[in-house]
Amino acid sequence: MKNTEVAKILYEIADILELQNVEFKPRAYRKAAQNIESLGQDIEEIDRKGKLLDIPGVGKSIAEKIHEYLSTGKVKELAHLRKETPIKVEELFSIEGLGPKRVKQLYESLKIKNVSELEKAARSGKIRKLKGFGEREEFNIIRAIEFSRSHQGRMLLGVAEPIAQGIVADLKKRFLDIISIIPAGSLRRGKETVGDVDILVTATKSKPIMDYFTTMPDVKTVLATGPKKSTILLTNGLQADLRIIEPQSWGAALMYFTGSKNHNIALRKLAISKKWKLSEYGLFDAKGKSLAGKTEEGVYRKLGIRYIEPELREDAGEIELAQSENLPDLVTIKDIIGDFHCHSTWSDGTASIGEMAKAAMDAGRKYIVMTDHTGVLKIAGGLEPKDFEKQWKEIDTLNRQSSKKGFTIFKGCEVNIMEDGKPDLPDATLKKMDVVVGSIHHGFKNPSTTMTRRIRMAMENPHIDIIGHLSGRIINKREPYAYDFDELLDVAKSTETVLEINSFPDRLDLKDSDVREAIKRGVTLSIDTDSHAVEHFLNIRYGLSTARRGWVTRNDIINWMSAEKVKDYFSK
DNA sequence: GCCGTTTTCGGCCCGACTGTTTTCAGTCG
Repeated sequence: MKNTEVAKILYEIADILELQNVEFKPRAYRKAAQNIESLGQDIEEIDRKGKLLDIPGVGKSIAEKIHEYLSTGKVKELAHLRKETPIKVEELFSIEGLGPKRVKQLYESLKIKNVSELEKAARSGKIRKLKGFGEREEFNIIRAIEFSRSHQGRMLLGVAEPIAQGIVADLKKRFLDIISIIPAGSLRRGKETVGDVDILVTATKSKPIMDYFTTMPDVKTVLATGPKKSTILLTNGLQADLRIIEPQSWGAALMYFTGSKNHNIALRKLAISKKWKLSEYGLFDAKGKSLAGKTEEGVYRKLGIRYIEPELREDAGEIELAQSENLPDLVTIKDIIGDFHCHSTWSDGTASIGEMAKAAMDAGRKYIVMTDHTGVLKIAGGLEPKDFEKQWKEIDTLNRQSSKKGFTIFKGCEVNIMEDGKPDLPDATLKKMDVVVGSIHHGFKNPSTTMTRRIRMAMENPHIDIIGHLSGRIINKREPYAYDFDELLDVAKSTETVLEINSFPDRLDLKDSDVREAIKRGVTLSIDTDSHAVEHFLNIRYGLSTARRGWVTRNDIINWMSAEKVKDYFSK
């Protein structure tokens, strides 16, 4: 699927146009790009059928460019734009605090075209002298560069996982003799970002698979190739390894390549204590006789411990608990029957309430809470009390229709927590809602004491039930706000405020380690998608893996509750 | 450049914050 690639082209056009001070067009290109990105169907397929114009936001001009790209691999207009504005726009825009105006100014006054030139200028004190910049701004730029650099090279789980699964599906389809195939590594452990993808495969004939792998259409560079292992770099930036595994070593290899490294070391030590040896080829006794290796379960069992789920394999106490049979029973997708956070076209979503409900139902949910943005968040279509009154009528109508199908839409909102800690909707409105999510969307550079007080007040507000994306981090882009997490966990516990695990791939907020801390302290959690489009409900799997990495069991969350129980739970 | 049961041409949601200024531009969501 080339949807991501096409979207990337359109985003780049939008970025350059924005830099050139062109009005409105950037928004049009971005809208089209977004829609293509979150499209369920293959853009090439749509193009073949001549249905590009059916995609929302795609008109004659953009459709032509998409077709041109898909048939020639190039877009003339973009080449022209790049010539006019030879700036690595995406790269510079990814530095927090830099937008079109500043990037343009930096280019015009200092000829800065990319991040490395930006850093050089900042470090030599040239930026502080520019009009509108100062010492503080220069310092912020350096810090933002350092942050983005220290997080480079790792791709979001939500980006890498579909690519890896796409390769797996393709190989399976082409090579019918494949016995087992799976992406291992940090991807299998559900880590929020992955460095590269290790795909393990067992087949009767492996050479044709390897040959195909290194010559697939999306391969940019072949970094290494041999009979057992090849490494490629894909055009989308992902590095992938294919490893051929013998069936008798499948389990041991899967463990070895799933990691984590520290988990493997601890297991090997355990084997050594029994005078055995554990490697990617299997578990062997002192004489070299194979004891286990075909399956992961077999290897763990032989080592005298229970099977450990991939998400737990961080050598963070899981091996000890597996020995004493005290591993947590991790939450599974079956436990997620409701979603407490999603948006519709009433605010900044791309689908109607009815469409979102249908998508949630298709994804296996039995209810959603409709949580559109409120008041001050105008760009996101923030609703006022009178708007909600109208929205509720629509929800009531939809509920009458969908109750037969056993689906419920709850009334809610994602209310802004203002700087004084108050919500930006009156209590009278909030009171009429079933579930209220409170989130911070601005003013996140305040010191810890201020932020802690602000969130504390929100938690103490009897109308706010759930705190959305508490830390505010955007993975690889923005650090969490400063706040006293320890204190806030106490407040959440005493006020019975639920903390969200936001499943959006670049948020995953709370993050895994915070999740573990929260449940240790007895705080209740919800795993939500924050869906803005029908496809986003599928992101639940990333929130789920984050929860599982945080050792979450069914009892720690509210998503297993029936609709009736939810009503009870939040009315008290 | 896209969109349209208020428009096929004229709109295209804006308020808060930061860091710069000395009344505001740029960024964020």
